[in-house]
Amino acid sequence: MNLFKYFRDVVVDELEQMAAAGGLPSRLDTSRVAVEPPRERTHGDLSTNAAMVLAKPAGMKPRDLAAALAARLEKNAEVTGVEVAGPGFINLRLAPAVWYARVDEILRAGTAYGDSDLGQGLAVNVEYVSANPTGPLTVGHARGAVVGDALAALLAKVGFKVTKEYYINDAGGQVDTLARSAYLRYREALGEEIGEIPEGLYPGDYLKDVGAALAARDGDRWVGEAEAVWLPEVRRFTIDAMMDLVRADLEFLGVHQDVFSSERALVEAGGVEEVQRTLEGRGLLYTGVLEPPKGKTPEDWEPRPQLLFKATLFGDDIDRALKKSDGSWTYFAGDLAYHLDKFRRGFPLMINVWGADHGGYIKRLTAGVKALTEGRGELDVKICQLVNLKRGGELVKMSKRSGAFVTLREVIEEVGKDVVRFIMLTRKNDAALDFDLVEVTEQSRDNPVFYVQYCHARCRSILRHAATETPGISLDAVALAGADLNRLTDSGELDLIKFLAEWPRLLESAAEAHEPHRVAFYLYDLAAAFHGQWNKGNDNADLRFLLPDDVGLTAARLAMVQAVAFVIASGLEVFGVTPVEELR
RNA sequence: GGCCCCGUAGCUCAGUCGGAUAGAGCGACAGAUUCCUAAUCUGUAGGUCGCAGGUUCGAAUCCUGCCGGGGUCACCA
Repeated sequence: MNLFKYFRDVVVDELEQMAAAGGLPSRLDTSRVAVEPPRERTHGDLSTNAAMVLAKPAGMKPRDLAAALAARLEKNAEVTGVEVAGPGFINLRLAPAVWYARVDEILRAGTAYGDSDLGQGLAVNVEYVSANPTGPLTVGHARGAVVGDALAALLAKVGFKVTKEYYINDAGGQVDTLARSAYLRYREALGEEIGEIPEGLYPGDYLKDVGAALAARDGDRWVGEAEAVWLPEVRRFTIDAMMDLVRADLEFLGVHQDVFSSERALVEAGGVEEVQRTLEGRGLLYTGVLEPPKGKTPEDWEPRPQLLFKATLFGDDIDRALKKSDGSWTYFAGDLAYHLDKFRRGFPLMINVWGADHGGYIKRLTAGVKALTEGRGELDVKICQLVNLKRGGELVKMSKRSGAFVTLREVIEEVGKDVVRFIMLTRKNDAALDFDLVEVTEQSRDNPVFYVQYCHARCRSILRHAATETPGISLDAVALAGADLNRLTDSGELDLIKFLAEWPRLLESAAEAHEPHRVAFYLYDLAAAFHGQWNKGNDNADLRFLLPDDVGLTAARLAMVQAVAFVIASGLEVFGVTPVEELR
């Protein structure tokens, strides 16, 4: 359970009783009352701002209100110390039994510790990757893939009903270009000399396989035909092949999405016309001419009338085009159809994970979602900044179009999927990330993957050793919960347990903020606390985990060790990273 | 030029819907150290949180304006 929420309820309860007793005005708004771990550990276990938040509405001085509330909290059996500090904080110290109960709870729950019903089963759609199906995935895509995947797992863990989705951009000009590129490779596969790949087409070698496969299936039936004849089928064939490639890459990364939505299918089903009708019905469309961008007019800019959506009414800077000047739909129009479709499929909350280069697109889509759902649908777009792939400090170039790029597959082959996944989550999504192929495999404290995995491996190692060192102790987690945890009296042990107790709260706050990277930092800090306790055993043999002469204390410590292992594993589970049993 | 993101210790970065004396790792400096369960450990120094205003009992956090870095910028996807 979330201990902090639990004690928040306790505090609010007391406030209500004070109100009932006439000590406070009734119906005070307690929504801003918070119970948190104090920043300064020495201040106690829990801290509440209740008195400061309520002083004004209650017409009291913060310290007076704090004193009155403190007097009530002091009577709580789970509270061993209460003090009013600073401008009116109330600091609480909790009975050791409260902490030991957390160990018991963890051992019984296993990696399910921290699961909650915060989300109340609300349906959330997390859309991520959605790379254009024009080639293999790069390391840049991987960041979005991992962030989206971890965010989805995080939300599921705290009780949301999550659907993971990929939007296939299989309509529009880029896939036509792709098809033309594949067509060249097809002719090449049939023995034709094609020379250099012309500028503007996709040069990558991966299209050779596609061309060969098409030649093997269809022979020369497309040769010499007009583009209009072969394009639809070549395009379809190539997109399928590219999506197979993308799915294989995602599989290699351990990403499994539930739904793959096709832009083309949506458009062909008339989704865009429906958007047009809907917006038209609300008077949100008009044909007009946009102003040139302020301060920087493109050289080929010319005024042209287009079908426009009144995005400015919903927070965007300018109105946005639904149709190109040739009358065909814009990408935006299709995307609106897609999001209306998602909303209608039952997702009031939609989260999109995008690359940094799409940042300028957020406002118009959020505006569009507001307009189409009449404010009932919420869209949150997470932007992933660039990944700088490095090797020993040197930047490794990657470019999807140059042909000479580093693919995600190559990186995974070199360092492993777990390393890629973890590292991608060690920075908040809107900050750039350095990914150094050398550093991420180093076995040192400044490599968070190693440090966290080492913590888990060390826990498991201790438990393996226990089997021979203290054979009388059952290592089953629930059996360990039966140990006399009162024996855990060292300050480092209690601090460790207190840190474990923050896990449910950390999960909830990370989920609410849509920030999975917080889990990485928590795991690193937990690992540091655990390694620190292990190290104390170096100086003081009494603090070692395995004490063959004291089976009772050993059992209690093993319970704690297993609890640490569970929480680490629980966090790695959210990340889709396999906790290791040992390091080599 | 408009919009978005970033700016915190020498370096790389955390910092909880505004909370108390702003943290960690690396590096630097000073010590300890073959003890064991598994790849050292402990301590110290280091900051006008880019700048200037504002809101608040209280601001690294919210608002406004600047400065610096990155991204993006009518029909691409």
